[in-house]
Amino acid sequence: MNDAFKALSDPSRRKILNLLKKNELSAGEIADHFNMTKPSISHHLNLLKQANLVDSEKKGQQIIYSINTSVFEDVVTWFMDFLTKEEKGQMK
Amino acid sequence: MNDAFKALSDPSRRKILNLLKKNELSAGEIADHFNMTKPSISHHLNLLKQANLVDSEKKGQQIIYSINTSVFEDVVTWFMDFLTKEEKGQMK
DNA sequence: TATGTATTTAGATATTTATCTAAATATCTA
DNA sequence: TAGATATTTAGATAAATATCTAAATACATA
Repeated sequence: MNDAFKALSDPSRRKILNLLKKNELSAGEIADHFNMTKPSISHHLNLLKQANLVDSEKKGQQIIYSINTSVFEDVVTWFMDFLTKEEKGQMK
Repeated sequence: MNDAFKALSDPSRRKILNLLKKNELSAGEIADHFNMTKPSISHHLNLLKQANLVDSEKKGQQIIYSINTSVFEDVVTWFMDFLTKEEKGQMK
């Protein structure tokens, strides 16, 4: 999950995830939303993939990226723990 | 919320949050759980505070740190959006 | 097969970040 | 008030990261 937290720390990568929330997109379509070279976007996509936050599938000469929810579930669980257990801890 | 995501990207800082989940602790007590100098811990605590992930209160010569849940709620909301809206997006 | 399009890989560079040591500040207490 | 304890601030350094340009790879099609 460390890779996921690291991947999530960059605003551009969170923007990519937000784009993919609506539709799956090719690498090029994603790049069109940024003021950044394609190699830079490719690098970000790679980190998101390493972190299992996105999946990719080759389709002809394009690579289609989509959200992978599995790690999101883990991360939400990690956070929920803070919202539910805090009170409990205080009554030691 | 960007500061929060950045703060959460470091394993030591996440460990600090986990420690505070159980009890509030002084800076020194937190440092005792790490193989790291106190100034380094102080730096991490500062980033957590900037991100509103922890609160601090001076108590004599100690500074007591505790979880601040407000931003956690925002972050969980951000994540939940991925888990609930993904299907919807596909039926464009 | 030659050319164009989509994407990634490689290598360089500038910025950010984590960490350290030394010094400063604040508070307590003898 | 002098000394001890808790914590932070300042400044330095090494490692990590984001970004770029140039080149490589993969696929489609004329």
